[in-house]
Amino acid sequence: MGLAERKERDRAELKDLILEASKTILLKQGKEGLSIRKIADMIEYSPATIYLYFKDKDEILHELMEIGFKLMNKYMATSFSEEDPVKRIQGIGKAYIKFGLENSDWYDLMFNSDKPMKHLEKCREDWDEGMALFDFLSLSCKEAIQKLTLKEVDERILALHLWSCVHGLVNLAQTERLEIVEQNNTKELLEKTLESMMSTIFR
Amino acid sequence: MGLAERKERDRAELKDLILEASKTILLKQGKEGLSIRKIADMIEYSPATIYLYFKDKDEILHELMEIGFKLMNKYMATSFSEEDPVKRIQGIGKAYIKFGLENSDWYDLMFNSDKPMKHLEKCREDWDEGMALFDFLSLSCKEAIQKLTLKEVDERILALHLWSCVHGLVNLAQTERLEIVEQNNTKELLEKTLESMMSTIFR
DNA sequence: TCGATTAAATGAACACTGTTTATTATATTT
DNA sequence: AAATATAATAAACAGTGTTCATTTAATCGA
Repeated sequence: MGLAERKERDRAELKDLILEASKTILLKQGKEGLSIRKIADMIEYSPATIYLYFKDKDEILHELMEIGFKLMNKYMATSFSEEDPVKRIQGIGKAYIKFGLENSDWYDLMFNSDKPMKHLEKCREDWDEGMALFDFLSLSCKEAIQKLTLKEVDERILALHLWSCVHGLVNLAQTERLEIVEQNNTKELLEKTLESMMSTIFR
Repeated sequence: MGLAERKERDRAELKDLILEASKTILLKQGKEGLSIRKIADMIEYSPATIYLYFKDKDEILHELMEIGFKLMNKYMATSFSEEDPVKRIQGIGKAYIKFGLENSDWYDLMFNSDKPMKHLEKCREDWDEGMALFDFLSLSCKEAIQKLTLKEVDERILALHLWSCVHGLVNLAQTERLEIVEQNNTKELLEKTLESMMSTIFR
């Protein structure tokens, strides 16, 4: 009964092909430049064919999001194993910013588009990755609070404080609003702000 | 020679009509729902006519941005005159969040779209409003730093810290990423985070 | 191996989008 | 009234996501 299996594999292969093409276009032309017709062109199928493998465009963006999270985890991997909670948090923050600046299209897709989130059924499932990351950050905050004996601070609120800050920084940088603050050296400005933020919060 | 003037006035009137219609559509259907054709429909002119009054769609978004800033200033007006710098900063932060949550389409336009910024010539001019706001925040930070004798803190970095934080919070709320942290009561969560942030930073 | 059945791929259309240009209609001026 | 300048538009272009009837290809049963 190798037949049904082979069919299944063929299906998966074309699905992968579509995702690969989507990824290529995303990297070269950004989120706005990614269209069903361009994907179809690249894999040399008709646009209609894509709808046999994906419900709609959002579903494609959705799956790309997952790939993006894997890429982001690579940036953070080394920091995850850091013993000192404060250093760990700082490392995660730096990696977050680095990822955001170097992969703006991925970042945009993962954190700024609401459309892929409309897949409510799968949303919870997929954002497990984002959720796990937030939980890990919260836990690290709890450790840091205990270690530095900071009082009256809810670790989840603190984690949100940190997240919103780096998220805001990356967004402001990407939309070129930081030129208001400083003409050039955006990356440096972000790192300086992160450091200042960390030393302000943790003692 | 009242003729040339009347013509000029008529031109301005149609321009205003276009902006009014744009505003109405923006409020009812959001940034995505705003199209040249819908504007034309609403004012009962052809789409091409709009291009006699605006260079392109971006220019319309650009002018809407200015209107948005005026609206935002109303939210902040009371806080501006607050004597105590820390309270002033907190007031601005609260107003910023309130504005962002209550006027998500305006916010999106003003802080998340990069396209209107591509009008480089006018950019500096228009973002004077955003720039002035940031400068005012920086100044308030300087006052607060002096008053509380916080050392080794650059006021512009601190201002950016604050801005990125509220900007991040509003964005995360708008893209529904905060459901990860807490199911409901987004507004309360933001306010709580702002308060925690303020008390962490200022003493 | 041939015909019937099933699955895969597509062409063409629909309803949109922003934008441009040649043409038409309306004022204004001579 | 005729010539000119101005304002408005219809129509087209090149895109977009999505759907569906039709065609092509592969598989199955006899």
